[in-house]
Amino acid sequence: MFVQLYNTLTRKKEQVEKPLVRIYSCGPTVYNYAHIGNFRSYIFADILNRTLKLAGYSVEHAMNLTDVDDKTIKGALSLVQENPQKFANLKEALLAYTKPYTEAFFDDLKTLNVTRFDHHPRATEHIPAMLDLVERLIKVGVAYEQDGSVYYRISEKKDYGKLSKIDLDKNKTGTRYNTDEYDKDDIRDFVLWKAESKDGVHWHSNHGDGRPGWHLECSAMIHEIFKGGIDIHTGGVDLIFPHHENEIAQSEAAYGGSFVKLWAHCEHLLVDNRKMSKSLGNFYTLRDLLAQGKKAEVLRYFLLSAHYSQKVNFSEDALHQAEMGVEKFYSLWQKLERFKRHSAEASSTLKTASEGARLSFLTQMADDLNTPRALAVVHEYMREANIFLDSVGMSIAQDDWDEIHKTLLYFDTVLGLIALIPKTEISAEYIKLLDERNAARAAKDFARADAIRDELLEAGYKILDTKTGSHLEKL
RNA sequence: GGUGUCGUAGCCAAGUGGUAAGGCAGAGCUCUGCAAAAGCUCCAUCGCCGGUUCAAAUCCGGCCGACACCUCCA
Repeated sequence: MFVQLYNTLTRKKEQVEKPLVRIYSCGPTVYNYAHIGNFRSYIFADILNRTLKLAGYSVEHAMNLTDVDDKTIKGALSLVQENPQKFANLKEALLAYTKPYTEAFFDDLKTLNVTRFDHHPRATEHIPAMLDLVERLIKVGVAYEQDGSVYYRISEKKDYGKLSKIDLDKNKTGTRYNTDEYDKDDIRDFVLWKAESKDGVHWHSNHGDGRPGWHLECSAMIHEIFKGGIDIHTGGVDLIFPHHENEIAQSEAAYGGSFVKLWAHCEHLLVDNRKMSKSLGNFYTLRDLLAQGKKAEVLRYFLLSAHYSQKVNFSEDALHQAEMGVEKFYSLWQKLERFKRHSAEASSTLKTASEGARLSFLTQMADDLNTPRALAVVHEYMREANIFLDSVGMSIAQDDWDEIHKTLLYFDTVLGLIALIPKTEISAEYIKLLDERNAARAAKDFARADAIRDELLEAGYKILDTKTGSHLEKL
């Protein structure tokens, strides 16, 4: 099946061509722990990756780590200040500063069951590629040096603004331009390479010591990793301008041709209906939320409950709704695992329903990653599966079991929830308690029976009384 | 000021020309000693006004409201 994805550049849904899809996703700046809003963007990349694979594509996926910029440099300088003797040079301090956040980032991705991408390039490891890009731009005449810094001349790019649809001449440019310290030919030009003294974090270049500007790394790394253009570039909506606009300008001027076929952007996550960002300070890191007792699988489900192109508001209420959804899914999964299997003939209606559900699920996902619709398919299927399981007593034909199992796993290929739920065997101790409770119940000692039920609940198990007996289920 | 997105039931959220998916919450019911789980039933005419059309939540125009980008930001 072909996947359709909304292209920010053309403002239309477009078909992603088979068989190989090369994707580059803007990753984190490793100067802090990433917040739940950041993770919306990474889970978006993850869902895209998983959906393409499920639909039969091959995927080569890169996500960068920005480890040199104003903020990381500031962090490195503060490390040096605290302990001047510790570092041989500033680059070492920079590495020391970014390392724990880099590790935390990978840990967090794992926590949220985000697919491990094929490449995770770091900016500091691709400085030569960036310098090469700068030289190319100078050579073709779209960049110029000014006091050791190199700028991109926007006036050389006729279609500058095509991604964000921004007409720079019409924009309110106001006071900021007058106070800007840069000595550029045109105030709108952006910096490719920043002059930096020997006392700062710097690399040698034809233009003296300096460091890369903000936009340079993605273009250079895409070129280096993929040896050409890519099919899909993802990121948050705030990157459309100027970051991605500048990437387009650089890459097209330096490498020729079109650089990215399809731009896909995910909307922001709001907290209390306000944009969440590091600078506003109203952000929760994943670690904060886990410390509050939120579960990773619930956060993941929550992030899938709204379409990626829509703003989503983070709230306790929304999280509760997600929690109920996850519980229902996992409850069915556990129920299925309890069933004994036999070799009777399979149910053709179940087979038809299961195949239909899988196809609908994929169809919804293939249509611009419509996760809310896909979740609706999951819920409808869960109802059918529950009805089926409740109708067959306590044992089931192996083929029927396989059919349900296969379908739930199929959904989970994209949802990625089951792997997040810790698997532990229900210990004999609790099984014994359950037996005791049922014995008390049979003896009409309901006080004792209910006391045991409360005890089990305390231990994290709920009792399910069914026609065919009582079972424990993990909460 | 420029650009763009959005406004669907108590809440979350799809649908984008043919008479409103799904979920959460709530109510009733089946089952149950009770409860839980599961299942069944009930629960909206789509911000406002006007237009186009046989037909509009869905297209067009106006208005109101919310948010975002234009500056570091997923």
